[in-house]
Amino acid sequence: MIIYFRPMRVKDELKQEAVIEATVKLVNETGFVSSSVAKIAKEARVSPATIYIYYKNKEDLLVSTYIEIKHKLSKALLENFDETLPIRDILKNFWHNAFDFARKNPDFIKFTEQFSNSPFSDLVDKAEVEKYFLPMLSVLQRGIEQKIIKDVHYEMLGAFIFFPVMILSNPRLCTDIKLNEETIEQAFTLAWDAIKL
Amino acid sequence: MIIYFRPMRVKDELKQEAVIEATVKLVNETGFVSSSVAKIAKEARVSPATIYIYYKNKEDLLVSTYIEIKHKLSKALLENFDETLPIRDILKNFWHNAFDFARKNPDFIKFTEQFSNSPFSDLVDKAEVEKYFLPMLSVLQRGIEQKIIKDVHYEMLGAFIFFPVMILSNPRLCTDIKLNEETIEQAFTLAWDAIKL
Amino acid sequence: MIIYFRPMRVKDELKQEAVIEATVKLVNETGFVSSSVAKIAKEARVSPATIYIYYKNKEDLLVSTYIEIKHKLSKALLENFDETLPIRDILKNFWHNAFDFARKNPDFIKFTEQFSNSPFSDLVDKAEVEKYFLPMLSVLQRGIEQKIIKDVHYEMLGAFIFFPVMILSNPRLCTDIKLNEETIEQAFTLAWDAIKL
Amino acid sequence: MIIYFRPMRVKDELKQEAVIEATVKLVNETGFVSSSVAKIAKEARVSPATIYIYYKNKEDLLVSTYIEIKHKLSKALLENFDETLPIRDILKNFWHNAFDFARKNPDFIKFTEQFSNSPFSDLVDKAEVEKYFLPMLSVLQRGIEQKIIKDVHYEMLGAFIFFPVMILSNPRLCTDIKLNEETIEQAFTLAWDAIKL
DNA sequence: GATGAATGAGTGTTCATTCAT
DNA sequence: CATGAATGAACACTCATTCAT
Repeated sequence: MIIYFRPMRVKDELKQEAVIEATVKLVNETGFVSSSVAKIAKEARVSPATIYIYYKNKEDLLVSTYIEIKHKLSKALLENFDETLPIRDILKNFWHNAFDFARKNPDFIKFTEQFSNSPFSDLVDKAEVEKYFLPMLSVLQRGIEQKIIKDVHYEMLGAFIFFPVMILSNPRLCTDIKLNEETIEQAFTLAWDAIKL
Repeated sequence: MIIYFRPMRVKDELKQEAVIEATVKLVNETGFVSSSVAKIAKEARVSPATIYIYYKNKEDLLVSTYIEIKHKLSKALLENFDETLPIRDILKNFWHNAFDFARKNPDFIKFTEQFSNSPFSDLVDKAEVEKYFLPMLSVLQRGIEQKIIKDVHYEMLGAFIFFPVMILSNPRLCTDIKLNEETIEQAFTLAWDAIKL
Repeated sequence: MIIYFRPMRVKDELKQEAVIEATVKLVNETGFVSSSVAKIAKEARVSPATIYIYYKNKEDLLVSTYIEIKHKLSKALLENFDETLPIRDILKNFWHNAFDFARKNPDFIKFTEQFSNSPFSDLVDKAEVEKYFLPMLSVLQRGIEQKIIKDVHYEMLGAFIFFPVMILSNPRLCTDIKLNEETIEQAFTLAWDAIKL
Repeated sequence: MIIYFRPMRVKDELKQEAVIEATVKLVNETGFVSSSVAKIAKEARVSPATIYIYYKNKEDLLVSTYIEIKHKLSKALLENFDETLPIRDILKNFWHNAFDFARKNPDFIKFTEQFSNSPFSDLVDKAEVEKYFLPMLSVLQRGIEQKIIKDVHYEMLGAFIFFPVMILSNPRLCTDIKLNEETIEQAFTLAWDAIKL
């Protein structure tokens, strides 16, 4: 009997997932500055060289991780999306989805916030990320046409209905607010009052 | 009585200022990751060793720079602060001050945003920074008591009247909105609608 | 059953040996103060980073080098060790082994002397090094019991039969004595006269 | 009344002494490697620049400190030196002086041992140091002529009557021997037995 | 005589990445 | 596919020394 110690050439998705998890964890805990490839590899129980099989370089690893998270986020946000509901209800559903995601995946939120405020974010194809949110945009557009929502630039509307979620979920920014059904509902009232006509 | 004071070669304030400027510039352009002490020193036309005369270490340099900027910001925000005016006018004045500062010092805004979303921000004495904004807080408090402003946590109010400024001024987040008198006024309407009763 | 074992690129023992040699050489020639890791690496024709694969840090490199040498020394000293011989002959054999080693490996002697007089030596597990010399100790013990050797502390005996070798072999201390069969024999006479009853 | 903050040009011997003390202390505690001029200056409560008034450079500081200590040592050793006494008594007096000095100035001993085993010692004018010990040499010479002492090289005699003092006084080498009148007397017996005819 | 600011060159160490296996 | 060894370049930081005062 002969044993060849040559593993099958099976792309190991578990490994790739472990690398992403390790990246998020390390970046959140220690920041980009001290998140070296060697440390990420160690955390993921993988050789540094292995990372270079999946990603072109460190930059690619970080950007890919970001996009991956954004993708997960967008899927979460659009859950139960129903165009036929009243606009306020659509936004409210979206709003709750966002807080749900933030509560369940605080690491992802932390990572994206750190990432999107760094020059790394310039490397991301904005269009690709934005397209996930197109359905929301068309809802806002409809709201404006129906004179339900103020007729201002969609980025301004976003500043009052998308970003507050991020801010309120960010423990670095909001240290003593407690996120529960009541406060989330409260916050939505403010957001809706801001944009509604 | 006259005292002829013959000082030793004295700490050069111009140099220290150059170091801070270089820090902000480099961090904004290339991020924390690739803003090495050597590069900052070069940008400031100073020896790396000199930086260690003014700051204990790199961390100290970054944190001090952040606090310095926050201090400047707070002074700018409270300009023309007049407690006797109607609450809406006080907030509006504050709002315009904020956009003014952001327009004149985009580098400072960029830096603080990157900084406050990084683990470095954990090293800052929050209380010290917050105290600059106490006057604003007491205005909000009064508004609540007078049933002009919604009775919710001040952090939630902040998410709708302080952070929108940051978001709208951030070219990374708002790529095509044009900041002018009109849009700023517009934005304030949204903000006020959000928090007013 | 046959196992084809295909190893990764494997730690290069030649490289490690070269690092130790370079360390000894440089420390002897220029002292600890100016024996930087970079210089040692250059001397060993190796990257500075490579040294950190084999040793945790510079301290570890120096301490390991010292222990390695002590180990070699102890093996050399105990060559032809024969408990059945008269005590004087055992000591004499030991004595000649020591001078042989010192003559053949002057660098090792120089290094250990510099090392053991520096604060680095506090980092060495003394017990581990001492155990190599236990056989000699038991010989001395026997000599005392048989009333052949003076009944004094073993460290004192050591000061007269172990250290003189070091002193006489040290060109820094003994500049004009010539070490040959005659002088070594002479020195042993003095040592033996010192400790014998 | 005018006050000129221009101190008198008085060479401050206290300062110089403080520098030497600081040097010895730091080198003993942390070794040559981490005894920087800045640290020594701080320990001596003096500016780094001040040290360069008294010494050409760091090397000069270390070497001068060594010679200074050696000078003190030699003066201590030759106390009560009386040529007319029997040779054994002269040596014994010397022996006791040496242990006295070692007991009272362990820092000096530690420093000289570290120094003389480092390449720094090559920078010392050996002749200058040796001349302090010439009286001892002539005693040994006389002993040889009178057939009281073995007719061997003076360096070999030294290895048995000078160095044992160093070894026995060195806590790094002799960890559990207790130095008291009895053991010192004991050690002298061994030393004398070694060299006497 | 005495100083603290200033510095280029150097320190120990870690980096992102490649290579042979 | 996957690895740990290997590395030159870079890292944060300290060095011995000088300079203006």
